[in-house]
Amino acid sequence: MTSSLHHRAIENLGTRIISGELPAGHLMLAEQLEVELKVSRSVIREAVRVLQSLGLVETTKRVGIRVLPASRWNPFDPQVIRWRLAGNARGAQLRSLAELRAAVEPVAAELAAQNAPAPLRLELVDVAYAMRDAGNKGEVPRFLELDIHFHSLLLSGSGNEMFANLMGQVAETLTGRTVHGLMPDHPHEAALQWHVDVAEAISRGDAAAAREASDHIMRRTMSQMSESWTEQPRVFIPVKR
Amino acid sequence: MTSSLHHRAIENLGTRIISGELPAGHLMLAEQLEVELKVSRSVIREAVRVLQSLGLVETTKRVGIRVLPASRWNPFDPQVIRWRLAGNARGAQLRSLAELRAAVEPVAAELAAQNAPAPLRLELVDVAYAMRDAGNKGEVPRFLELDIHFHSLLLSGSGNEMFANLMGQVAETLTGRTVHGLMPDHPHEAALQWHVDVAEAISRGDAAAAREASDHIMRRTMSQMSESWTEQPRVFIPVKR
DNA sequence: GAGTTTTGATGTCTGCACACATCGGTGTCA
DNA sequence: TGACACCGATGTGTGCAGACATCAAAACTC
Repeated sequence: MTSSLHHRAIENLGTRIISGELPAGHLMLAEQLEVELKVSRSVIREAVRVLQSLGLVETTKRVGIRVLPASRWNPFDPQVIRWRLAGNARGAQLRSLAELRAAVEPVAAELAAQNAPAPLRLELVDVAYAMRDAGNKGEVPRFLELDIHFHSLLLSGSGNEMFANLMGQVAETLTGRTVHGLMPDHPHEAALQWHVDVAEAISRGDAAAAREASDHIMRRTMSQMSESWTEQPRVFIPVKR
Repeated sequence: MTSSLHHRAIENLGTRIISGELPAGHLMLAEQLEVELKVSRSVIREAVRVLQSLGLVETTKRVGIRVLPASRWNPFDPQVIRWRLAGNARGAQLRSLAELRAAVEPVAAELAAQNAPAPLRLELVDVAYAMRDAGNKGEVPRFLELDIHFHSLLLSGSGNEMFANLMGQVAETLTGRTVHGLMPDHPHEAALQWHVDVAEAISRGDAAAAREASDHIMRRTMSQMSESWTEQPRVFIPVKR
């Protein structure tokens, strides 16, 4: 059930913390949250426990429930990412995801060329050509769908479960890029060819070529998106000694 | 408090699920867990809620608490990583982390060269030279400590909070590599120089050089470690449509 | 076989006892 | 008189026990 009281309490507090409405250091009491959200203690306690495991709050006896600074949040948690994408940190979150993707995909392509199962390689080639087709015809929604599918296959084919887990986030960046009008109606010729190159290289097990072609795609993507990011402030997490 | 009943329940169930003792599809009842762990219902419920948010279990009315397959686990959660490192999947987890690191660090070096604050750049150079010193003298524990510090600074200096969050996991791979005797007493000359090169390049803002030098380090690391990994089976997460 | 009822598990609420960090008062010593 | 260490009161999270609500699987009826 996605709309249990427990779930709604997590959603309420999570979004408010990440939006900054409840700033770092802010103190709350379980009893106060009960009346504020109009739910019982057990619901509050279970929600707080989950938020605690996400690094959003900590509990101390005799003090209460304290909101933690952003540097303590788990930036890889899907819920945290979703809340950030929905809030005023959307730009910064999209940049972080794009940078992560730019780092991971070339290596994923290399690994896929070495390890991917045969059927996945074939599907990848099919999708790459279908992408080129849809791109040339200017079929934007179909192109987006194929694009997401292509990169999902690539990450999945790496055989690294952490890479594969980025599928959902990558889909988000691709969709976000399209929705925000950062994509031209007709994707660049070279970019389309690079996708085909990646697929073909993986298909024949040429790791170096796969990586290089993927790297081309990522560099182009980053330079396209970086224009709209320059104003996003960067946050430096201190090294813990 | 790290040893609350709640925490111990999470630890107990988490390790047993990830070790495979409680396989995917295994059904449990809250009441049964109460007597098994000898804790009250609220403790069980709060623990199950946290495990649910990690993707380890799901609850269904009238059915119980079902263990989910590994493909549903959140592979980026620090707890999940810790449990996998402590269990029989240690090898596979170390490989995944090393591959992630190999992908991220060169890009982090590039970003650090563009964005890192000045004091961090200076510290990075200092640490790189201290590393070379400790490496040449064969001071293994000190070298490990500096190595961890160096790579933490690099990730932190990227200004990407997701990269910075990998510090802890990177420390784990470096420590694991040293403890398992995969490191020679005297690190290779070239590797030491590459660390200095990365630091110097970042210090003078040369992104391309920083990336290239970091890439050298990663390639050498991967080729060193890959020998002991060849027998680890790879898991391919299916693409969800 | 379709629709209905029963059943059994999680979901939610509440009152209580306990542990323990913090705060403020008390007493001692200089 | 003032500074400081001690110690008990207080408040809040933690853990427990029991009740009722809800809802979906399973059993039953037609």
